[in-house]
Formats: sequence, C-alpha cells, structure tokens
Amino acid sequence: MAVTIHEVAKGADVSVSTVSRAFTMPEMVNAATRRKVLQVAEELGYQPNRAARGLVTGKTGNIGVVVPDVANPFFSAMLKGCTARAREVRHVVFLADAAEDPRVEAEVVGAMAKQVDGVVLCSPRMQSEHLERLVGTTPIVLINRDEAGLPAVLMDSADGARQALEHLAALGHRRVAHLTGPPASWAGEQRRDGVRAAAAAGDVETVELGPFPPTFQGGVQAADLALARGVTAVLAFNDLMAVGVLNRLAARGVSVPGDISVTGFDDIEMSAMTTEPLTTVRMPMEAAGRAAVDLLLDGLDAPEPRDGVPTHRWLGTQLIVRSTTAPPREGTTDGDTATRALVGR
Amino acid sequence: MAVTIHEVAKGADVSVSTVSRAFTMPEMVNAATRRKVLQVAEELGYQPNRAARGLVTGKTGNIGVVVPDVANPFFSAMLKGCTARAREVRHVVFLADAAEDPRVEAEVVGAMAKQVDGVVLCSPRMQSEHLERLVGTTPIVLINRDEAGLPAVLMDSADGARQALEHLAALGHRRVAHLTGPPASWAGEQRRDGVRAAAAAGDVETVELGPFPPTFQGGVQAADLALARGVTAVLAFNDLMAVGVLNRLAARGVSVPGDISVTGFDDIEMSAMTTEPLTTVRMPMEAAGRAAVDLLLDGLDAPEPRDGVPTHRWLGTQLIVRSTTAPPREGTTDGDTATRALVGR
DNA sequence: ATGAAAGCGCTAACAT
DNA sequence: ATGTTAGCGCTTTCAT
Repeated sequence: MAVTIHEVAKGADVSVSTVSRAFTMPEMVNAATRRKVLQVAEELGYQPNRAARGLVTGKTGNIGVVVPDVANPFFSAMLKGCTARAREVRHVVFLADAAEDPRVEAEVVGAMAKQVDGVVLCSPRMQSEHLERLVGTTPIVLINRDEAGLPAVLMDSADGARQALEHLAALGHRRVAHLTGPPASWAGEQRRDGVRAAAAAGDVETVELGPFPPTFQGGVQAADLALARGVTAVLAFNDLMAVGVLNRLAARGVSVPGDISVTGFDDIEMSAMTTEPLTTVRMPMEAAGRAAVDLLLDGLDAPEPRDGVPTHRWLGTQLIVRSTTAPPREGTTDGDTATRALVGR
Repeated sequence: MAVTIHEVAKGADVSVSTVSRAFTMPEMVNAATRRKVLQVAEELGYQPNRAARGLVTGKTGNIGVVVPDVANPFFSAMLKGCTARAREVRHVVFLADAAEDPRVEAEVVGAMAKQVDGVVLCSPRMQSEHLERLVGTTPIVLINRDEAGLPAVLMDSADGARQALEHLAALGHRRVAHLTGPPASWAGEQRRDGVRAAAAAGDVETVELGPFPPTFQGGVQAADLALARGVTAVLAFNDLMAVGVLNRLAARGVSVPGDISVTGFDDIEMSAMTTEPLTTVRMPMEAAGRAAVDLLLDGLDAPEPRDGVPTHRWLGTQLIVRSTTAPPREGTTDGDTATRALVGR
C-alpha cells in the first residue's frame, strides 16, 4: 500500500540501511548514492513512517497538547503557539480537548502518552494527585499551573490582577466585583490572591462572585449578580466572560464605563473585538504555548535534571487600557447609581 | 521504560497473544484468564502502544485535521467538532495549523499521512492539483470545498448569502458592500455567486471589495473602503471581519445599524460577542467537524465506493437577525449620509 | 482456549 | 561507505 523503505532501496539498488542513513545521517553516505536515493524516494513519493521510526528510536516526534476548550480564544491562542513552535522544530501535535472536565483530562493524557514525546497541559483542572500519577507516564510541561517540581510556563496573573485593581483604584473605584472562574484554575487562584492583596493595600472593597463558567454565557450570568451588588467596576476571570458582561450590561441599559468599568484577563486579540471600552490584562498566551514546547523539548534532551537550565518560565502580564475610563460619578461609590440605572427600566 | 505487553504477560503468567486477545477480542479468551490479565494490566498501568499496533493492523486510530488558522473562532469551532466526535469513536486527532499558507497545507498533510487513518481538510486553500496529488496518499474529507469526487462536508454558503441579501433588500438597502476573503476560499466563491445572483434578482447594487484577510484587522481595513464607497450595508466574509468592521465604524463615529448595517458569516458564538447589532448567517461549524469525522470513518470501513452511502454531506445555513435593523434613512440610498457622517469629523 | 513464531517499517549495532 | 541482522511492541496466522 504505502511505499516503504524497501522499495526505495530496491529502486536505488542499495540496502535499506543506506536509505535510512541517507535520510537521518546524510553525512555518512556517499554524495552520489545519497542523491540517487533521494531522487528515487522523491519519484516514489516515499515518506518515512514516523510511527515505525518511533518504535525503534523511542522518539516519536509528536507532542501532545491538552486544552480545557479549543473553542475558547484564550486556549486557541495557546494552541496556536504550540502548533507554530512544534512545526518549527519538526514536530507534530496531538490535540485533545478536555471539555473542561478533569476526568477527561487524565484519560486523554493516558491515551496519548505512548505516541508522544511529552505533553503540554494547558491550565489543567485535574487534582494534584492525578497530575502526579501522570508524571511517571510521560514528560509533562504545565501552562498556568504550578505543581511541585513540574516544569511549567507561568503567567504572572497575580501581578496582572494587582495592575488592574490599582488602575481601578486610581480612577476612584472603591467597590469592585471580582468574577471568578473554574474553582480548579490555578491562574484563578493567583488572580484572587492578587486582587485581595491589592484591595487591602489600596483601600478598595472587593466583592467576590462566582464561580462562573469561563465563557460568554458565564459573563452574562455574572453581570446581573454584579449589578445587584452595586459595584462600580468589574474584574472578570477572562475576556470571554468580560465580553459577556458587557453584552448583558448593554442589554440592561447600563453604560460602560460611565456606570461601570469592566476589565478582563486575556490575550489582546479577543478584547479588541468589542467596541465597548474594555480594559484588559494581556496574557501572553501564544508565547506561553511556544515556551512550553521549548521547555518540553529541552527537558527531553536532558533526561537528568541539569543545572543552569530553567525548568520554569515566568511570563509577565501587561495592562491594556483601551478607553478613557471615566471615574465613577459622585455618590456612586455605594453602587446606587449603577443599581438605579437598571431599576429604572 | 514504558510497560509493555510482555510484562503483563509475565505478570499474568500467560502468553503475549493471550494478553493481546484479552484486549482486542475479549470473547475469545476464558473469562477467568481475561479478568486476571486485565487486573494485572491495570496494576502495572499498561496501555497498549497504539503506534506499534498500527504498524501491524494498518489502522492507527488517529485522524489528522488541518485548519487554516486555529486562532480563528470559525475554525476552532470546526476543530471542536472534530475532537469531540473523534473522542466518541476512540480516535485521537493530529492537528496542524496551516497558517493560511497553501504550501504549508500540502506539507503537513504529507507529514501526517503515515500516522493517521485519514485527514480532514478544513477550507483548504491549496490548488486542485496539489489536492489531487494528496488524495493518493491518504483518505481525505474536505470541509467547505467541493472537489471532483472527493468526499466533503459542504455548507450552503450561497444560500446563506441569498438570505442575507434578501434581508437587507427587504429593509430597503439598495447598495451594499460585499467584503471578500481569501481568493482561494471555496466558501468565498459560493458566497460571491450567491450575492451576485440575489443582487440581480432583488434589484440591489453590490460593491465587491477585497480580498481582505479573514481577520479582525481585515475588517478594520475593509470598513474604511466600504465607507468611502457610500454603501448602507456591509456583508463581511466572516464574523471576525464583521466585528473588525463594527469596531472601525464605531471609531469613526458611524452608527450601526443607523447609518450602516453589518452582516457576517459565522458560527453563532462569535457574533454574540459584540453589543452592536450584528446580523449573522449561522454556519454550523461544529456540526461540520463532527460530520467530517464520520464521513472519514465511514469511508475507511468501505475502501470500495458503496451505493447508498453518501460521500457528501450538505449542511444548511440560517440567518440570525440580532437587532431591529433600521432601514436606511431617507436620501441615504446613494450613500451620502454615511459618507457625510465621517467627512464631518 | 492458548502458545509459538512471523513480521509490520524502521533504525542501530555490528560486520565488512 | 555500505550491507546484514536483530529487534522496537504489537497482532495474527498457524499449531496445539
């Protein structure tokens, strides 16, 4: 069926090992024979079977990537980084969508384990114990989760949260809602800690609402609760949620940022997609994907922990203010205005 | 390193063939021995090496998916459908992002060919000849492209375009811009044909602008051109582009849909993400992904073309009107008002 | 019902 | 520089 190395060997009148070498160690074979081999291979349309190769070398040239939800722009940006970098280093990616389900996460890693050189786990929701069990199975690099000793690419969500809250405080906000996402999200925890610390330091009161699904719908749902609590600003788990909030606020006739300021965490692309002023904490998702692949491959080259080679990569975040965010109006601090804005209709 | 079938065999004190059978043909092995084998396997954490299995069976249990751009919600929705369906039928997906580059498309299919049972090509931009060359390599199913004899999942973009244009005409629009996307897009051609036909039938004039990149930025860029041509409505290649248009219109102070109506083609999720009234032609992307996987697997079961089993699946589209889209104002038909709206600032 | 052995396509010693 | 051979982990005849 498929054209094998044997056929190329026959066609070029050499042994299979020569063909193999012509591809994998070109220096070790006579220039003339190599040319011939490559030419015959080309004519026959030969492509080495990477699975068979992996069987003997122990290296598949594949890397697995597991995301909680491909359709979430947050993760598709990550995925983009992974696939792009993987291609550059001649690897192929195995993708699994865990559907935000911790059990599925563990399951798919198991299924991929044997046919990949390692796995990049994006914001895994699974429990630490499960994670630890998987570690024995295959090399793993985490994105946005810090687990004892595991190589990871981390984003400074806590600092992002601080930046956002200080910004809001500077604008005069004294009561802001923090919409939380999946309880098992490490980044979510970081943000919560960052928010709490900044709130304490900056003399602003925060109202923690949630958990909400990290989706557009989650934001819609959260908006009503936030409104009812009379806040003047909202800090959403991610931009998808933030956009949902904006949408719902608009539907209820609340003006942004006149009545309420909205801020989300995300990669810039998403937040650019609304015409409402949406301040964003930029998370370098694509860079994180690329970094994770590099970390994985670095680790593969050196099975033994080496000195001087970092197993963690820490990525900063950046606050993007997209509007002349207006401070809350006089007397709004207690939330009355915002509340009134909708009670009135 | 990894736990192999031999170790399980040793542990359960049976031969490797028995272990193999216990997994792949459970009926053929004594219930007691099978239980024992399965238990030992469980204890050892044995997972069959699917690559090795594929080497002998010829079936890898993997399917390849190639998309022009994972970060485009249009395609990530497709991808979601593919991964979800693949998991249901116990397959794993190999993902490649072609970066909107036809050459990369062909290249990655080649790279995956040997380790997948077939490939789903989403809206491939590559030339027909390249496509035909690939067909010999591995089973292929196309999404949103109709190529002689190849199994495909098609969406009725032309009809969607007709629905959109009729809707605009019914609202009184007489001059609408059609923003085109990648020239090599089959769906784009369909839409163009649909738009032209409907325009001729419905007595509305269309201004074809483009090609633009099928991105948010593409829309920003297109908006200025559309405005300059004095249209009262815009039909964008996809929602991403449409949202870019909205954003730019807002920046230039043009009101939507007061001055201009905007319509895009896309899966509903994306279009829900703006607070502006954005009419959308809903493309069932996720369903298409699922259907493509099914088609691929069906075809695999029957290497010979069978009667009664469709090789094509045709998915309808649906117009989603999200607003009380206002008709153009008096005297606006020639586009003066819209144009004036920005000349004034 | 179970085992022994051949071999899938490839690479890596080990010859020569 | 090139050929020979022994597997990689698995399934699948073919025996028993």
